[in-house]
Amino acid sequence: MSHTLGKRQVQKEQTRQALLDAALALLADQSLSSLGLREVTRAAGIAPTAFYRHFHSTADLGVALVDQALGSLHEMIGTTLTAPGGMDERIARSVDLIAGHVRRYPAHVRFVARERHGGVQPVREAIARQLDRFAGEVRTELAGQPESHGWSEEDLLMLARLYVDHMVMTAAALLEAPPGGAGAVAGLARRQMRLMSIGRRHWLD
Amino acid sequence: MSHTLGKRQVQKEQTRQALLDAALALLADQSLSSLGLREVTRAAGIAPTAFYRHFHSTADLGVALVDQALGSLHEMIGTTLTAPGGMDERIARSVDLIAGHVRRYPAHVRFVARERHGGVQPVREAIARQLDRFAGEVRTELAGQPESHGWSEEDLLMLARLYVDHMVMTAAALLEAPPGGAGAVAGLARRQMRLMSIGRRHWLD
DNA sequence: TGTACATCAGTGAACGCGCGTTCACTGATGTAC
DNA sequence: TGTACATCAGTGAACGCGCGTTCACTGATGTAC
Repeated sequence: MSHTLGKRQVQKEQTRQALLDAALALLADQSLSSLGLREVTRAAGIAPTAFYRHFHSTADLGVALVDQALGSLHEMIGTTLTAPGGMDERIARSVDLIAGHVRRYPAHVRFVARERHGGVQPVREAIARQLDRFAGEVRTELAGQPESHGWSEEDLLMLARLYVDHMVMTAAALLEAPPGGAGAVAGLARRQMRLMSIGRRHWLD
Repeated sequence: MSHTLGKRQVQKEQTRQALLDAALALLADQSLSSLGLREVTRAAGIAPTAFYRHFHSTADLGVALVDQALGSLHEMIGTTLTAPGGMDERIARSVDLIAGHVRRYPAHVRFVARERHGGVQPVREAIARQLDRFAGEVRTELAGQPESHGWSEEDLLMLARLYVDHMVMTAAALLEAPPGGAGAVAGLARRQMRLMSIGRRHWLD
């Protein structure tokens, strides 16, 4: 028998998750730098002082939130890029994937978009670190494609960053789209990806 | 004689500007949604209650700040796009212009990047409105270029938005670049712009 | 299995503090005659 | 130009409130024998 996680640890983990969930909900209409500890514990249904059993501060909680929020993105990366089909089909599928992700995890997406340049340094750094990792993964995927023959490592990373930033931008735009406006945002994103793909195709001309 | 602005109005305007300046400085390391009214008046050297003579709330002040911050950008637009020279030269000049702007107005740039997706709705909307205006202006400039022959209005706006978003992204990246790292960020931005320009050139193929 | 002790997640009272907002005010600036 | 009154930017006291953090505590869970 290995470790089945004692009752205590299970409950502690549940409380921790309740704090993260409560914080994420509260961050729908404010920034992390104005999120209060008491506000979070109140929403999570525990005493304010219990907060300290899990996090040093709301900034610390924010860093934990980054990992959860961007962890849910990892699955997407491979799926997006390894898909078969022609350029336009692949682009359409990528945008649909982003749109689906935004619909499924709107609070996570909002949090990342908001805090990427937000007022809490450790959180900004955690997001930057994760997005760098993503760019690295995208570069690896791109490197394996026949279209990348002859490309330098540096240029592959350049393109990967452009894709990742465009993805984040598109996700943020979808969030702020008015009801029924998601289609227009998606259409715009597709055409922009198309332009970038054409640029990629002729990069070495 | 028309209006020479009475003494009273001049002083009021000075106090208002002192509030805006103080707020902008304080926003270097926090978000608008956590900026306190007393904090601002303290930094500006006036009584807390005098704040209400100028703004309804810090959110209101934020909206005023948007206009000042993005007003300082308008000058750039024309200069960037109407410049002569080959593609690479024009790209290099654009990136230099962005870098110069970030060096001259770091606080404004930070504010816009931070609050673009920040926790204060009216401010987000004001920034979106201004960036839409910019995109419209860029589209007009692009429309006048020979490279745009045969392009639809819709596609021109698509490209304009891509350029504007990339500009904001680059400005934000320059801000967070470590000392001495600005060159690498600028180099990356140039290559990304080059790829987009190549995509533009072959858009109608 | 039972017992005695250790651990530690969560509690609740208490603290000092800065917050946003109200109010009646002051006194310099502006205006009417 | 001088006088009498109006305006209004900025003041300072006061308010009730929620904040982050401390502390000693409780009682369920975990562990050693």
